[in-house]
Amino acid sequence: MKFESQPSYSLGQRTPASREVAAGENGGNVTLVSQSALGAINRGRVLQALYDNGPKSRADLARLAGVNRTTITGIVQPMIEDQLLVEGDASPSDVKGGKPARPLYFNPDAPMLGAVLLLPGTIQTCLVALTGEIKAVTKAEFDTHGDTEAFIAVMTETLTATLSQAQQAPFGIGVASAGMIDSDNGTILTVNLAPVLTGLPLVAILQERFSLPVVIDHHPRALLVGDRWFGPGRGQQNFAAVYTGEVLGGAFFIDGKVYRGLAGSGGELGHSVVQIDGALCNCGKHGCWETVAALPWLRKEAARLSFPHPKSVTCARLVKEADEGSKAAEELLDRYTRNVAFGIVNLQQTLSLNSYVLHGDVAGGGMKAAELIRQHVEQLVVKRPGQEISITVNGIGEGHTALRGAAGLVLSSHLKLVI
Amino acid sequence: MKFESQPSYSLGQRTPASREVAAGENGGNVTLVSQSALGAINRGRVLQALYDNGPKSRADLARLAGVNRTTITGIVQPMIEDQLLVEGDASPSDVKGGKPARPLYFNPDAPMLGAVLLLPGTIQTCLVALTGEIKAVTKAEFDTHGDTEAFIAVMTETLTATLSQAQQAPFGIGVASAGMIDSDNGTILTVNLAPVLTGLPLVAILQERFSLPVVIDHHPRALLVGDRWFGPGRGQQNFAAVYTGEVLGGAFFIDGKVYRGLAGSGGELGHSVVQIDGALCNCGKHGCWETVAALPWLRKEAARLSFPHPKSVTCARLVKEADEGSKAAEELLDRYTRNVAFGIVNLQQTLSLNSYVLHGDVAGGGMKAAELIRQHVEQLVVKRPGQEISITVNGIGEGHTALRGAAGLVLSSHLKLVI
DNA sequence: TAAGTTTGTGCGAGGTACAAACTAACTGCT
DNA sequence: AGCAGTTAGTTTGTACCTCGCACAAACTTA
Repeated sequence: MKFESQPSYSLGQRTPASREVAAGENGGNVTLVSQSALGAINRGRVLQALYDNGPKSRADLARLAGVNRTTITGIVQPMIEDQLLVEGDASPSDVKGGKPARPLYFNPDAPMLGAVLLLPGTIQTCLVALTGEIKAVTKAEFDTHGDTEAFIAVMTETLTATLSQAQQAPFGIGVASAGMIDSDNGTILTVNLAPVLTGLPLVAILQERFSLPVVIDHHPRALLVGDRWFGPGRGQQNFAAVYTGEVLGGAFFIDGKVYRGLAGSGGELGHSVVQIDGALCNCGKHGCWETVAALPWLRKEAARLSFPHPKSVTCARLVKEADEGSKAAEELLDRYTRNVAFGIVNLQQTLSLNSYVLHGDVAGGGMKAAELIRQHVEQLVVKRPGQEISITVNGIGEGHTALRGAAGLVLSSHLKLVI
Repeated sequence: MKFESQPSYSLGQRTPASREVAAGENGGNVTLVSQSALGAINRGRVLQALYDNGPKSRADLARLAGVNRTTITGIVQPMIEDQLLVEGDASPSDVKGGKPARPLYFNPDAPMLGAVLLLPGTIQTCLVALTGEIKAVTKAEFDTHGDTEAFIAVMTETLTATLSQAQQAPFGIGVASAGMIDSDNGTILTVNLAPVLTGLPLVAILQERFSLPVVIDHHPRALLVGDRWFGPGRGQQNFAAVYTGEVLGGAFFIDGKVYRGLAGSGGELGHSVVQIDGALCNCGKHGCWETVAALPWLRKEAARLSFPHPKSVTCARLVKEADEGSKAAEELLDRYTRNVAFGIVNLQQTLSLNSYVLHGDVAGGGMKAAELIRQHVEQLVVKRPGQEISITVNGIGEGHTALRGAAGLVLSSHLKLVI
């Protein structure tokens, strides 16, 4: 038998540009699941189930995962011997009769996670326990326009100061960085305000110096991962993290994994259009979400409405002033949260994730801001029956969420839940 | 050792509504991969690689998938014995020397796929070969407000007429339906213009009558799947299908699988907002994408601009008139395609899928409309270096794309690429 | 004290992928 | 013509994983 050289491909017509792209990415990414990978995957899933659900007995885990009890024993036993997990006291089972279950959980003395937050001009490093507890914070500054060697020296020194306080070698080091990051290759592409970082292969550098697994991702995605492991996104399979401040950004957790997009470029929500031919944006286009829901808009409106000190207006301040009875603050807060809501509405109409965690300025507005946004979203979205939309804030300050997120990056890559 | 009863959960604050949701979906969806599942998964992936890349030898497949040649032999040999695959003539290898490779591909006489397109008042059924070829089309009409039994009778009769023309039992039956579909449970939730279908457990019914695997999904998602298996999305891992017409909708293929969202509710793009406080939409909100990029807008504008027969204006007609030299048609076409582009821009900013397949009215405009939309998108999107955006049309008429999509649903579920 | 229930652990069975070694088939050089 | 070199596909044995069964341990209830 003889086949035609090509299968009957294009039933549709293509524009010339599309053909090149399609030819480029054709095929290559077919991967089979190897036997050994399977074990690693299942081990990771058991650990995640344990992490998400708290201490659980082997039998509970087996029921949760729908597998045989013996399988769970086979998976956890080596981990207990490795002192990653510990067996708790036999707690009287809640059902009547039977041998009491021995809950398993992470050893409090298990290795910690190294975390780095890299912002223009400043480095923060710390250790994060599996409970989310932050220890050994070290801060340093660097010359944003200086010498690469100098930056690496500062980075190494800072990280060494933190890591030396660990009782035992951490699982790995996670880096959350501002700017454009190529997380696949572990390099920093560009950071607007810190040219010294441009093109830096940070993962390779740190891996060599510290002989530990190193992962890097950009700031919004770290926030998402922080939420997933240590924050309101814990145990959830679908949610989005939304960052508002000087700019807007987002990241998604879809079907149990972080969405990274092609070349790690998903989530640039700030420049989605909510007002065709609207106000001019920094990016050169018109009507971007960022033009109506970020801090510059808020300051401009505050100035227009003759607020005192309009340059220092924030969501937190508006909430406070509204609580103190200011009608003007309440109205502006309402408009601000409504504008923020539009971006979330578009996200909801597109992906239906149903759950959103807010960071940055609006998170400073606490539950009141979240509730206002939720109400606006409910009004503006086409609801399906039984659908409930959740808006949560994660307002832990001082970049702690981002540091936890950096640590979470290590967990995510360590447990490799993706096949 | 004693654990606290709960892990240290909420580091963030929650609005009351969110807590309920989180409690509801907590944990349950942890699943391990069983050994036997692994085999099925890998078999599916080999088949898909073969399908996407055309005839390939065992050795090629092994290289493509990064596995041992013996593994491929183990997988394909039973399929050859089952006559699903056939071995082609030994083609002289392109490299010098060595035993020539024997390409494998699907047996032209392999079973076909049953496909059903269900629209208000009409049923279309057909057989689809693995090449995408459509055979044995049967059409029927039904009373949209009639009796359920009567509908089932018509459906059974139509499908029987089609299936009886198959040489051998098809792999399964795929149903693409208008309206809201619960694809998990295989029931039709509601179809606006056909109340008789409300709540119908169609999958269960057809499964029982025909003793074949049956899958159902809604129309836009079927278009997507049709593109993936038989159209311009073939072999791609990330793309979106966008439908424009009386309404707007979309569906996404993300990281090699169909995105279904929670309760199958993703892709309701028509009601994402592109014009805050814009024109009133059918849904009761303002400024939805649908108000500026669907046919009702086009007709309204055509009437305003005194086009002849404004009620019958379509993208195809605009393209034709513009080609014939009409400035007015060219200008309206430009505005129309720009408005369509805004929705794609927002999708691109959100998910960065980079590849879009158009269906419905704009697809009627062919490559010219696609190219116009592509240009608008390029102008309106914040581009990353090296990023190329592809806009393709799939304008096969008479619902053939949807029928192929229905067939594709069977393939997708048959090959079960998801873990 | 006996019966019943639940937890956790050996052990063998079945299935899967991989590595090594082999045969088959073709090219190129002498 | 003959031999070395190369590639394709197969056979055989090994390692790994999950499952089902049987069983001991530990607790409750009557």
